[in-house]
Amino acid sequence: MSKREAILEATKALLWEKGFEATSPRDIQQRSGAGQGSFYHHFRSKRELAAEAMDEVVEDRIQRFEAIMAGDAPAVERIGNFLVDRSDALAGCRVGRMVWDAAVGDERLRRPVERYFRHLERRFTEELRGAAEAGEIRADVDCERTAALIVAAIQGGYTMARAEQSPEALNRATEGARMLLRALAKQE
Amino acid sequence: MSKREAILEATKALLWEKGFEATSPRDIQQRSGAGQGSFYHHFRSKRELAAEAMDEVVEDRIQRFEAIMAGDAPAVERIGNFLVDRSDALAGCRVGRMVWDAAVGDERLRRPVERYFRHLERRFTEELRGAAEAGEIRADVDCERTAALIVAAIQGGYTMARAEQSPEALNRATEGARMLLRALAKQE
DNA sequence: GTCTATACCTTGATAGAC
DNA sequence: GTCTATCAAGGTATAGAC
Repeated sequence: MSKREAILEATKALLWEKGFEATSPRDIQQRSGAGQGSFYHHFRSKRELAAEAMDEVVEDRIQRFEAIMAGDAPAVERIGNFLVDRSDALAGCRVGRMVWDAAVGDERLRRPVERYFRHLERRFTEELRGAAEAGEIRADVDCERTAALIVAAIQGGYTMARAEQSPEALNRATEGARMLLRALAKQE
Repeated sequence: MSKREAILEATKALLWEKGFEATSPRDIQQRSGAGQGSFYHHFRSKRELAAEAMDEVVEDRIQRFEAIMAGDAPAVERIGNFLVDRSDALAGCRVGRMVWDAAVGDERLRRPVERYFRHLERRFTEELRGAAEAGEIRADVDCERTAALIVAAIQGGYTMARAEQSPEALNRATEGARMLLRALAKQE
């Protein structure tokens, strides 16, 4: 692994653990084993480095999302699989964590974060519409709002789990969202 | 207003606007019009000041919550009123905002934050159980998980709104939660 | 109680040798 | 490309006058 890669990997880890503000160039240098020279040779500033790191994190998370959402199972089941794919409840979402950091004040840093959330909302909306047309869920479901509620269940669940220092809070929220999905599928 | 109160008010405002890490003692001194002397005369450190400020913020938010939840209207309606009581979508929740700050690493600072979320979860659970017993909602509703989903809808909605720089994301999430409440009330 | 002056550390970035 | 040395600015806290 080149120094450049080592710096990027260390940054991704530290942004997840501590956020942007609380991570210093020194932290990154120590974790990556690179010196000042390598750091500022490869990246113009801490912000530019963080932006590149977040691009990679979001690309990676979107690919993981799509891997989970792939397949022929009913949409409700595949969405449910994404809801339960939550480890590290107390560490939080690698992307959502950045939102309340100074990161969001910087357009370049906010861009990948926005991309992630818009992707999830759009894809859930599409999946729910497809399920409604296929008769898997009730036809009168508001797919956009339901999609937003599912994304919020995950993000809000992470916030609650961190506040309460208990992974169970996240589980309650995501299980609540799975109950909702089952209710939508219910024949009446 | 005494200098002590002015310092506390300025701190509450800045914690909401910028968070704990990004707020410096100087910021607080400038906003409150107090000097170094007053600051460290009344408060031992920035952390102690922030903890006291968060105690007040949480007490205030819980009282507002209880004011909205009071009355004889059906629980579903009162919960719905709390869901739509969201101004300042882009500023975020005064309490939830702190969760991803260094604040949560400090037990004293996390305590009021935890209190707030546990209060909301517990009260929604109670209200939903009451509604189930009164026959206002279906008897088979999992009240704990539904309560958690409602809290998460708000917190997650704020995160999405901030990420997308659009208050509409929060509205979609909270409206999704209101749809869920209506569905629970539906007679089958 | 409140002020100004100051101390000390960390941060983010640059300089220049190798 | 990588290192060490260094810098200016700002962060948090203390000292001491009034």
